Amino acid sequence: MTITDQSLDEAQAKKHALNCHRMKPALFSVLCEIKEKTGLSIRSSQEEEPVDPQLMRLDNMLLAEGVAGPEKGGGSAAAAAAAAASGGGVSPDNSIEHSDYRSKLAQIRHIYHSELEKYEQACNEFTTHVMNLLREQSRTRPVAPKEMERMVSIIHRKFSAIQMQLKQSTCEAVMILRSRFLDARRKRRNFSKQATEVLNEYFYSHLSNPYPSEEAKEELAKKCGITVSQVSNWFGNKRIRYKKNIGKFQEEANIYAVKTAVSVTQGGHSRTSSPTPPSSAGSGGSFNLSGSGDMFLGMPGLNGDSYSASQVESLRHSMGPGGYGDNLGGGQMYSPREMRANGSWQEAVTPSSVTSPTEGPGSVHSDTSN
DNA sequence: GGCTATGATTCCTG
DNA sequence: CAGGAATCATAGCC
Repeated sequence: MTITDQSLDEAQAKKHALNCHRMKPALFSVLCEIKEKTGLSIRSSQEEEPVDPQLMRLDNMLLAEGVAGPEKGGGSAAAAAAAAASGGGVSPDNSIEHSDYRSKLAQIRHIYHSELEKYEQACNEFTTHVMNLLREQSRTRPVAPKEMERMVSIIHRKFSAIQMQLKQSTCEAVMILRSRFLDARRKRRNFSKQATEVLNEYFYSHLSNPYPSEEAKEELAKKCGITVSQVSNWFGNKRIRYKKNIGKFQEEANIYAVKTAVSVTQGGHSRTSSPTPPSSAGSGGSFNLSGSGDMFLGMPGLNGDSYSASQVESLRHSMGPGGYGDNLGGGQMYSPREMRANGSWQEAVTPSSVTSPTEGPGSVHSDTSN
């Protein structure tokens, strides 16, 4: 079994002789033909295009997420659409979070594309390498063009399997990203200053009955760039916390009372155009941000023109316990809707509990110290 | 790091 | 199912 120099030389010589033989080309072509025929039978059995459903799913998802597909434009739109779809309804762009999400998505996208490119390059290199090899070999053994093709397709299949893994892990990354960002609780963001201002304005100008109607909630949501359920949450929290510790909110109440008062007096009768008629007590839905109109109808003699209801409201709270309970008509002067809520809210907020906030036994009088 | 503020969730009630 | 109450979990401040 030893290969000596001599034997090698002999082999080379034989090979050379064969290559130079005048019958060689003919023989070669015959051999190729035979191979091709046998090869075809093999091929047909194993090369039906694999339209892998999973790959299609992955591709679709990546496309939908804006990871695959064209650059920025389509990507962000698709991402937004996806977010809206999964958000289950109203999801206005929470600009901060949204941009954060997008930047992370862009990172994934970048990685994905660079990897993909790498694979493609590697695939091409490998293919040409193999082709060269085959070409080289074709000088010494019969290699049919079809065979080369087959080789190429095998290589491509292998590489596309790798690509599929890449796509899969990219999809996973996107999923994780999505779940993290969609879990609002984990990434709580405070509302913007402007949003809380709007909400507070509404709250304190409807202090007698801080239960915005559906329409009002929608309007507020739109104004604040948050969802309706966020508005509901906010009012729920606010009511509870206000009631729990009115003293603490006294200052805030005053601020907003002044604010709305100013806006009202400045706006004059800018109580234009509320979409719903300024109807009245009845079934509600009269929501008017700038005007706080519905407040007036409850106060027969008191209102005057320079005092907005909100001012009165907060004044009620800033003054002592005895001051208001009776003189403001006691009971439901703010008739609007829902006696249920109204009653409980009034009951809890209005009477004796107001004076001594839970702060401490009497000691804290924020208004005097300030 | 502790503390408070705050948005969200959960559980319960009517 | 809306709202109250308790609770959770994070943000933001010191």
